[in-house]
Amino acid sequence: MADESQYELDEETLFLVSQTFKALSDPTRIRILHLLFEEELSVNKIAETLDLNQSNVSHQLRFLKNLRLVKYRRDGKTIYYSQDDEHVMKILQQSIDHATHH
Amino acid sequence: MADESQYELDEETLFLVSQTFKALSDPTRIRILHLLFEEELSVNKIAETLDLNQSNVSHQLRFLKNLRLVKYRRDGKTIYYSQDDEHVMKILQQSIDHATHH
DNA sequence: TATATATATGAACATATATTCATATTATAA
DNA sequence: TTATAATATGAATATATGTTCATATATATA
Repeated sequence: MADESQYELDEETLFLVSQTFKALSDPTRIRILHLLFEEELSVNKIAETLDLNQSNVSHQLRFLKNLRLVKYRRDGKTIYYSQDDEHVMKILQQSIDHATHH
Repeated sequence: MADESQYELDEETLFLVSQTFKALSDPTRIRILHLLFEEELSVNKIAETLDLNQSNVSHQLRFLKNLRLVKYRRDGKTIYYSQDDEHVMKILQQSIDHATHH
């Protein structure tokens, strides 16, 4: 892979990269994604587990969904969310490990 | 390394991880760190290269320095900043590559 | 000493963001 | 149909953030 650090970053790249890291810059979203390391979960289950407002969870999930970091499937009245970006989840996992062991 | 995703993240870890990603969530800071991939640079040089206000660059560098993502050395009137966290710089590099090639 | 240069700092401001509240939407069950 | 449950949505609000401006600090040079 060519070294590209000598070039100015174009706006599209800057926006995409910054948005992705913004998703990971909020404790609530980190907690939600951390839960989704393991398994798919419903909105209510996430809200209960993390002791968060249902509306808050829904808003954050929309944010993550727009960035395609999570996906969902409906089963009756319940909507199950799960992770949808291996690369980002791996980065998050690594960073949590890094922070935990220091 | 044990799988820790079943545990709740403690506040300290949450704060550290979110702060680190917050550093990478702003286009200006990404551009600055991207410049520092290659070499150490003075505040003015960074400001000129990126066409940014000197004060703005100084504020952002302080932010990055507080998180120990950059370090500095003084040479006369000039202060040279350089990267100081391989792990974070690697994550940034990977994410830029990832975004560029999609 | 006085002047110039490089950088840092704090206040001010406009914008962005996270959260809550009230309510709408969607699907199921009675 | 009506009632209930799960989720989504939009407005409101308080706080956080990025940037600029004016100025302070630190160093070098005349």
